[in-house]
Amino acid sequence: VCRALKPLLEGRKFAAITLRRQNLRFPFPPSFAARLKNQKVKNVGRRAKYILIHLMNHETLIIHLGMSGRLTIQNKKTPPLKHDHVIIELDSGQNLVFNDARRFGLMDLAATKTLESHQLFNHLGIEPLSPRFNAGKLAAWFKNKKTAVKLALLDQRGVVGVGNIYASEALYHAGISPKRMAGQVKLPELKRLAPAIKKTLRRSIKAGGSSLRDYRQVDGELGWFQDGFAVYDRAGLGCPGCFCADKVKKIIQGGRSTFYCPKKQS
DNA sequence: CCTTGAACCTGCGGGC
DNA sequence: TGCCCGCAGGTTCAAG
Repeated sequence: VCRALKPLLEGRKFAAITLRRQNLRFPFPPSFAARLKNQKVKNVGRRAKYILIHLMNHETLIIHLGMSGRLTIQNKKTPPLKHDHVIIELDSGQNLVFNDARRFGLMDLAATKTLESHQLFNHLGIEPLSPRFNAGKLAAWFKNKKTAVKLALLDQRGVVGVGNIYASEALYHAGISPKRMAGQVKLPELKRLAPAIKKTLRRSIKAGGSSLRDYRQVDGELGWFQDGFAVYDRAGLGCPGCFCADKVKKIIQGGRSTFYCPKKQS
Protein backbone atom coordinates (compact mmCIF):
# COMPACT_ATOMS: atom_id res chain seq x y z
CA VAL A 1 0.00 0.00 0.00
CA CYS A 2 2.84 2.38 0.87
CA ARG A 3 4.59 1.72 -2.40
CA ALA A 4 1.41 2.55 -4.31
CA LEU A 5 0.67 5.63 -2.23
CA LYS A 6 4.12 7.10 -2.62
CA PRO A 7 3.85 8.48 -6.18
CA LEU A 8 0.23 9.48 -5.64
CA LEU A 9 0.82 11.46 -2.45
CA GLU A 10 4.34 12.83 -2.36
CA GLY A 11 4.36 16.56 -3.09
CA ARG A 12 0.56 16.72 -3.02
CA LYS A 13 -1.52 18.89 -0.76
CA PHE A 14 -4.54 17.79 1.31
CA ALA A 15 -7.17 20.18 -0.05
CA ALA A 16 -10.04 19.01 2.16
CA ILE A 17 -10.77 16.34 4.74
CA THR A 18 -14.17 14.78 5.42
CA LEU A 19 -14.74 12.66 8.51
CA ARG A 20 -17.93 10.69 8.04
CA ARG A 21 -17.87 9.48 11.64
CA GLN A 22 -16.11 10.45 14.89
CA ASN A 23 -13.92 7.41 15.43
CA LEU A 24 -12.39 4.26 14.01
CA ARG A 25 -10.82 1.96 16.60
CA PHE A 26 -10.08 5.15 18.57
CA PRO A 27 -11.56 8.63 18.37
CA PHE A 28 -9.75 10.88 15.93
CA PRO A 29 -7.25 13.19 17.69
CA PRO A 30 -8.24 16.79 18.52
CA SER A 31 -8.77 19.05 15.49
CA PHE A 32 -7.77 16.16 13.23
CA ALA A 33 -9.31 17.45 10.01
CA ALA A 34 -8.22 21.05 10.61
CA ARG A 35 -4.63 20.01 11.28
CA LEU A 36 -4.50 18.04 8.02
CA LYS A 37 -6.12 20.66 5.83
CA ASN A 38 -3.77 22.41 3.40
CA GLN A 39 -0.80 20.35 4.57
CA LYS A 40 1.62 19.07 1.97
CA VAL A 41 2.99 15.51 1.92
CA LYS A 42 6.76 15.24 2.29
CA ASN A 43 7.01 11.48 1.92
CA VAL A 44 5.35 8.15 2.66
CA GLY A 45 6.93 5.67 5.04
CA ARG A 46 6.01 2.68 7.13
CA ARG A 47 6.73 1.11 10.51
CA ALA A 48 5.48 -2.42 11.10
CA LYS A 49 1.89 -2.47 9.79
CA TYR A 50 1.50 1.29 10.22
CA ILE A 51 1.49 3.55 7.16
CA LEU A 52 3.25 6.85 7.87
CA ILE A 53 2.42 9.90 5.79
CA HIS A 54 4.99 12.52 6.75
CA LEU A 55 3.85 16.10 6.25
CA MET A 56 5.92 19.22 5.57
CA ASN A 57 4.75 20.73 8.87
CA HIS A 58 6.59 17.99 10.84
CA GLU A 59 3.47 16.08 11.74
CA THR A 60 2.86 12.52 10.56
CA LEU A 61 -0.46 10.98 9.63
CA ILE A 62 -0.47 7.44 11.04
CA ILE A 63 -2.78 4.85 9.44
CA HIS A 64 -3.39 1.20 10.31
CA LEU A 65 -5.76 -0.88 8.16
CA GLY A 66 -6.68 -3.39 10.87
CA MET A 67 -8.44 -6.44 9.41
CA SER A 68 -10.78 -4.92 6.87
CA GLY A 69 -9.36 -1.49 6.10
CA ARG A 70 -8.73 -0.21 2.58
CA LEU A 71 -7.01 2.89 1.28
CA THR A 72 -8.00 3.59 -2.29
CA ILE A 73 -7.60 6.42 -4.73
CA GLN A 74 -10.85 7.46 -6.36
CA ASN A 75 -12.13 9.94 -8.84
CA LYS A 76 -13.40 13.05 -7.06
CA LYS A 77 -16.95 12.50 -8.30
CA THR A 78 -17.24 8.94 -6.98
CA PRO A 79 -20.05 8.98 -4.39
CA PRO A 80 -19.10 7.64 -0.93
CA LEU A 81 -19.90 4.02 -0.20
CA LYS A 82 -20.92 2.47 3.09
CA HIS A 83 -17.95 2.41 5.50
CA ASP A 84 -16.06 5.15 3.64
CA HIS A 85 -15.09 6.84 6.92
CA VAL A 86 -12.42 9.35 5.88
CA ILE A 87 -12.13 11.14 2.55
CA ILE A 88 -9.05 13.24 1.82
CA GLU A 89 -9.30 15.42 -1.26
CA LEU A 90 -5.94 15.94 -2.93
CA ASP A 91 -4.85 18.90 -5.02
CA SER A 92 -4.39 16.39 -7.85
CA GLY A 93 -8.17 16.16 -8.14
CA GLN A 94 -8.24 12.64 -6.72
CA ASN A 95 -9.61 11.45 -3.37
CA LEU A 96 -7.80 9.22 -0.92
CA VAL A 97 -10.55 7.16 0.71
CA PHE A 98 -10.30 5.13 3.91
CA ASN A 99 -12.94 2.39 4.02
CA ASP A 100 -13.14 -0.04 6.94
CA ALA A 101 -16.22 -2.14 7.61
CA ARG A 102 -15.05 -3.51 10.96
CA ARG A 103 -13.26 -0.34 12.14
CA PHE A 104 -10.32 -2.19 13.66
CA GLY A 105 -8.16 0.28 11.76
CA LEU A 106 -6.98 3.61 13.14
CA MET A 107 -5.76 7.04 12.18
CA ASP A 108 -3.70 9.36 14.33
CA LEU A 109 -1.65 12.50 13.85
CA ALA A 110 1.56 13.04 15.82
CA ALA A 111 4.85 14.96 15.78
CA THR A 112 7.23 13.32 13.30
CA LYS A 113 10.27 13.84 15.51
CA THR A 114 8.99 11.78 18.43
CA LEU A 115 7.28 8.99 16.50
CA GLU A 116 9.61 6.30 17.82
CA SER A 117 8.43 6.94 21.36
CA HIS A 118 4.77 7.10 20.31
CA GLN A 119 2.51 4.76 22.24
CA LEU A 120 1.78 2.79 19.08
CA PHE A 121 5.45 2.24 18.22
CA ASN A 122 7.59 2.15 21.35
CA HIS A 123 7.18 -1.58 21.92
CA LEU A 124 7.70 -2.73 18.33
CA GLY A 125 10.43 -5.19 17.30
CA ILE A 126 12.67 -5.46 14.27
CA GLU A 127 11.59 -4.99 10.64
CA PRO A 128 11.86 -8.40 8.93
CA LEU A 129 12.88 -6.90 5.58
CA SER A 130 15.77 -4.99 7.12
CA PRO A 131 19.24 -6.44 6.41
CA ARG A 132 19.77 -6.58 10.18
CA PHE A 133 17.02 -9.17 10.56
CA ASN A 134 18.41 -12.70 10.54
CA ALA A 135 18.38 -16.04 12.36
CA GLY A 136 20.31 -14.55 15.27
CA LYS A 137 17.57 -11.96 15.87
CA LEU A 138 14.96 -14.73 15.86
CA ALA A 139 17.09 -16.79 18.26
CA ALA A 140 17.34 -13.85 20.68
CA TRP A 141 13.57 -13.30 20.57
CA PHE A 142 12.68 -17.00 20.92
CA LYS A 143 15.22 -17.71 23.69
CA ASN A 144 13.57 -19.43 26.66
CA LYS A 145 10.10 -18.89 25.18
CA LYS A 146 7.74 -21.76 25.85
CA THR A 147 4.98 -20.34 23.66
CA ALA A 148 4.37 -21.94 20.26
CA VAL A 149 6.66 -20.61 17.54
CA LYS A 150 3.65 -19.49 15.47
CA LEU A 151 2.45 -17.28 18.33
CA ALA A 152 5.95 -15.92 18.96
CA LEU A 153 6.04 -14.85 15.30
CA LEU A 154 2.73 -13.00 15.63
CA ASP A 155 3.96 -11.05 18.67
CA GLN A 156 4.97 -7.66 17.26
CA ARG A 157 7.42 -7.03 20.13
CA GLY A 158 9.85 -9.45 18.49
CA VAL A 159 9.49 -9.14 14.73
CA VAL A 160 6.92 -6.79 13.21
CA GLY A 161 4.74 -7.17 10.16
CA VAL A 162 4.23 -10.93 10.22
CA GLY A 163 0.48 -11.53 10.47
CA ASN A 164 -1.65 -14.63 10.64
CA ILE A 165 -1.32 -15.56 6.96
CA TYR A 166 2.41 -15.02 6.69
CA ALA A 167 3.27 -16.78 9.96
CA SER A 168 1.70 -20.01 8.66
CA GLU A 169 3.22 -19.57 5.21
CA ALA A 170 6.75 -18.81 6.45
CA LEU A 171 6.77 -21.77 8.85
CA TYR A 172 5.69 -24.03 6.02
CA HIS A 173 8.49 -22.84 3.76
CA ALA A 174 10.98 -23.31 6.60
CA GLY A 175 9.65 -26.83 7.34
CA ILE A 176 8.97 -26.01 11.00
CA SER A 177 5.84 -27.15 12.86
CA PRO A 178 3.83 -24.19 14.18
CA LYS A 179 3.34 -26.12 17.43
CA ARG A 180 7.02 -26.25 18.37
CA MET A 181 8.02 -24.34 21.49
CA ALA A 182 9.75 -21.20 20.21
CA GLY A 183 12.74 -21.64 22.51
CA GLN A 184 13.30 -25.18 21.26
CA VAL A 185 13.66 -24.30 17.58
CA LYS A 186 17.32 -24.86 16.67
CA LEU A 187 19.63 -22.41 14.97
CA PRO A 188 19.81 -24.35 11.66
CA GLU A 189 16.01 -24.18 11.53
CA LEU A 190 16.02 -20.45 12.27
CA LYS A 191 18.47 -20.06 9.42
CA ARG A 192 15.68 -21.36 7.21
CA LEU A 193 12.92 -19.40 8.95
CA ALA A 194 14.41 -15.90 8.71
CA PRO A 195 14.85 -16.07 4.91
CA ALA A 196 11.45 -17.77 4.59
CA ILE A 197 9.83 -14.77 6.32
CA LYS A 198 11.60 -12.31 4.04
CA LYS A 199 10.78 -14.32 0.94
CA THR A 200 7.11 -14.78 1.85
CA LEU A 201 6.61 -11.07 2.55
CA ARG A 202 8.42 -10.02 -0.61
CA ARG A 203 6.45 -12.42 -2.76
CA SER A 204 3.16 -11.19 -1.31
CA ILE A 205 4.09 -7.53 -1.80
CA LYS A 206 4.96 -8.33 -5.40
CA ALA A 207 1.58 -10.04 -5.85
CA GLY A 208 -0.26 -7.00 -4.47
CA GLY A 209 -1.11 -8.61 -1.13
CA SER A 210 -3.74 -11.18 -0.14
CA SER A 211 -7.42 -10.46 -0.81
CA LEU A 212 -9.38 -12.96 1.25
CA ARG A 213 -12.39 -10.72 1.54
CA ASP A 214 -11.93 -6.99 2.06
CA TYR A 215 -8.40 -6.12 1.12
CA ARG A 216 -7.85 -4.09 -2.05
CA GLN A 217 -4.81 -2.51 -3.58
CA VAL A 218 -4.74 1.29 -3.74
CA ASP A 219 -6.06 1.21 -7.32
CA GLY A 220 -9.02 -0.88 -6.16
CA GLU A 221 -7.77 -4.14 -7.71
CA LEU A 222 -7.64 -7.39 -5.76
CA GLY A 223 -4.33 -8.66 -4.44
CA TRP A 224 -3.25 -12.03 -5.84
CA PHE A 225 -1.06 -13.66 -3.21
CA GLN A 226 -3.94 -15.85 -2.01
CA ASP A 227 -3.34 -17.83 -5.20
CA GLY A 228 0.22 -18.39 -3.97
CA PHE A 229 -0.70 -19.72 -0.53
CA ALA A 230 0.99 -23.01 0.26
CA VAL A 231 -1.11 -23.81 3.34
CA TYR A 232 -3.17 -20.83 4.53
CA ASP A 233 -6.89 -21.45 4.04
CA ARG A 234 -6.11 -24.80 2.39
CA ALA A 235 -7.28 -27.26 5.06
CA GLY A 236 -7.86 -30.69 3.55
CA LEU A 237 -5.99 -29.84 0.35
CA GLY A 238 -2.50 -30.90 -0.62
CA CYS A 239 0.35 -28.47 -0.17
CA PRO A 240 2.34 -27.50 -3.30
CA GLY A 241 4.08 -30.44 -4.90
CA CYS A 242 2.59 -32.79 -2.32
CA PHE A 243 1.45 -35.82 -4.29
CA CYS A 244 1.08 -38.02 -1.25
CA ALA A 245 -2.11 -38.45 0.71
CA ASP A 246 -1.09 -35.98 3.41
CA LYS A 247 -3.34 -32.99 3.64
CA VAL A 248 -2.98 -29.51 5.08
CA LYS A 249 -4.31 -29.38 8.64
CA LYS A 250 -6.02 -26.51 10.45
CA ILE A 251 -5.57 -25.98 14.18
CA ILE A 252 -6.37 -23.10 16.54
CA GLN A 253 -3.52 -21.38 18.38
CA GLY A 254 -4.13 -18.36 20.59
CA GLY A 255 -7.66 -18.24 19.22
CA ARG A 256 -6.44 -17.93 15.63
CA SER A 257 -6.32 -20.40 12.75
CA THR A 258 -3.01 -22.01 11.86
CA PHE A 259 -2.49 -24.09 8.74
CA TYR A 260 0.38 -26.53 8.22
CA CYS A 261 1.46 -29.71 6.46
CA PRO A 262 2.31 -32.41 9.05
CA LYS A 263 4.38 -34.24 6.44
CA LYS A 264 6.66 -31.35 5.55
CA GLN A 265 6.75 -29.50 8.89
CA SER A 266 8.26 -30.91 12.06
C1' DC B 1 6.86 -12.29 33.96
C1' DC B 2 3.75 -15.83 31.26
C1' DT B 3 -0.34 -17.54 28.83
C1' DT B 4 -5.15 -17.67 27.47
C1' DG B 5 -9.41 -15.73 26.21
C1' DA B 6 -12.27 -12.12 25.22
C1' DA B 7 -13.30 -7.72 23.40
C1' DC B 8 -13.69 -4.31 19.72
C1' DC B 9 -17.19 -4.38 14.82
C1' DT B 10 -19.51 -5.74 10.52
C1' DG B 11 -20.57 -9.01 6.97
C1' DC B 12 -20.91 -13.41 4.96
C1' DG B 13 -21.67 -18.30 4.32
C1' DG B 14 -23.53 -22.61 6.10
C1' DG B 15 -26.93 -25.26 8.51
C1' DC B 16 -31.53 -25.84 9.67
C1' DT C 1 -36.86 -16.84 3.14
C1' DG C 2 -34.87 -16.08 7.59
C1' DC C 3 -32.55 -16.87 11.82
C1' DC C 4 -28.56 -18.32 14.40
C1' DC C 5 -23.86 -19.61 14.58
C1' DG C 6 -19.11 -19.38 13.53
C1' DC C 7 -15.53 -17.15 11.41
C1' DA C 8 -12.48 -13.39 9.22
C1' DG C 9 -5.51 -10.10 7.04
C1' DG C 10 -5.13 -7.05 14.14
C1' DT C 11 -4.35 -5.30 18.55
C1' DT C 12 -5.05 -4.70 23.42
C1' DC C 13 -6.54 -5.72 28.05
C1' DA C 14 -8.08 -8.49 31.91
C1' DA C 15 -7.75 -12.58 34.39
C1' DG C 16 -5.55 -16.67 35.97
